[in-house]
Amino acid sequence: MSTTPGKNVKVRFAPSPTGDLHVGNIRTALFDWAYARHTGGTFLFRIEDTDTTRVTDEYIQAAIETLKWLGLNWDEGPEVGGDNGPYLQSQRLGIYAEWAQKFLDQKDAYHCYCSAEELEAVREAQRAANVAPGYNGHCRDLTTEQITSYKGEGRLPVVRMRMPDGGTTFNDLIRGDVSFDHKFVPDFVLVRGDGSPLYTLAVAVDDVLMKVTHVLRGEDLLSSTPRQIRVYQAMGLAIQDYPVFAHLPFVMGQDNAKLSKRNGEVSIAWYRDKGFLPEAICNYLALLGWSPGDDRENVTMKELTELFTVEKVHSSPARFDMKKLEAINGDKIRALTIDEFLDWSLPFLTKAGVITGTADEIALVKLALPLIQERIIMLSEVPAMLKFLFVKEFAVETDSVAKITDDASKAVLKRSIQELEPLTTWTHESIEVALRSSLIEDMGLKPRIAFGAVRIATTGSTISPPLFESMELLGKQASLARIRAGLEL
RNA sequence: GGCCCCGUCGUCUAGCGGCCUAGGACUCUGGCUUCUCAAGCCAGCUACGCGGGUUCGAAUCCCGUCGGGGCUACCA
Repeated sequence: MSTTPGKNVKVRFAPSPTGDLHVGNIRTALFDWAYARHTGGTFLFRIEDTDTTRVTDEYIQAAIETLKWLGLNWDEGPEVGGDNGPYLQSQRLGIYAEWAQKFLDQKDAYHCYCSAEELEAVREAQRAANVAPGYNGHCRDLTTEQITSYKGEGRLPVVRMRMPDGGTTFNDLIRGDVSFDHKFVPDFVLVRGDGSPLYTLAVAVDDVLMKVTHVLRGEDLLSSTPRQIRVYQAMGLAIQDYPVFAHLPFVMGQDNAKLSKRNGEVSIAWYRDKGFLPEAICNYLALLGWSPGDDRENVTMKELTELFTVEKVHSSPARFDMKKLEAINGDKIRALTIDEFLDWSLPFLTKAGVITGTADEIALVKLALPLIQERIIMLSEVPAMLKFLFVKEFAVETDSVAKITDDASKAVLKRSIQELEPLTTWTHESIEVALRSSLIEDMGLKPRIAFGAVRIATTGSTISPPLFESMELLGKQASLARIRAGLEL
């Protein structure tokens, strides 16, 4: 086994849905899920929606759908429930308020009446004096008179955690021992002036109450860990019961900056629309910051759960590479059975208006799919590839028209009609034999020239699935009609 | 600025002191195959940020340096 201190491993994925889940979030979710499954533990999904100004119901719902689509099923969380719910922090406000009050009673926390402007002024001065910016402890030990005075001014206090002198050291599963001197970890806010909890309070309280044992999350949260640990202390949690931390490296965009629309798409919804398979996305993402340890790259979800260990996770950031994702997606598409490929393709075909979804259409699609399976890297390419089989108003692509209007092409098309007309069996073999013996052998043409003309006439494009198979599926009547029409161009 | 994290081909990575004249994958280039496009196969290009140590021996350990990133909120 891997670094599994005890049994009952519980890993949580706790995004704050302030937008669509992006590649980085998903990589974290994937590792959380894989670790839980690898250890035979529990995968908990929690929504951190304490910032009501940024989180929306739509984003929450989208996050749930995205995880489901990717196949990252959870054991506790929204929709499935569990013994430690509710799993939306907005529904746990009372719990946080109770703990905040407890911290206040224990003197671990205190009310701070400083206004935003005053705090900003302090920070400004600190920056100017070139010292570590942070809360200066102004309200740590207010007198009763001062408090009365502030209240009289109508100030709404925040609840601030008192950071004791000293430091915090914890063992990060990926980075080893990490230490922070409390001189650089100022007293932090737990509860806003309006009484609502902040991430720092909610995340720690929930991880403890929900019995989370392993926190695998983004590297951006690394420096907030001492604050989280401080809350554990205030909650009276024994050191050996603290969750184990592992901070995952970032996933960055092409230009070494954070992933954004400018350098690679971030929204998983975009990849879904583009026709990337969940398995391809997960396989690729698994390789970003982790590797099985050998040259192996193609892993199924099941294999990932078997192979995944935290010690194999990197500590350095990884760049997102669309080309590699595409290559993997192509591999995964080629590995699909025809029925699976059909299921994935149908929505794209109907959405593009290529088919309406009748049984006949679907039957034809199923016959055509094998022809294009190794020719696409994304499902969104399927409609354009198969369109020629279904269009009512067939027309040769404008760019290709000129390529079949010359005399040589006309001769090819004319001869093709002569040879194809009498065929009694219409199969790709019979078509090929007829065309090859006449156009290539008799007329002495180069295959790419001769078949190219027929290809343009029948499929409308210089690029198509294999010609003879395409013509077989198109049917004798339609094929001949198109070649005749090509003669008229 | 301060604190923290990070540093192997263009990119993702293997590598845990000798098996490394650094391996695999993607990309790119050339070739084979070929009815187009793909797929497949073969070949090639290109990397241990830099400088000091330690050691018989360092990509691997230590120090420094440079570079990148994160945090520094009544965001998460």
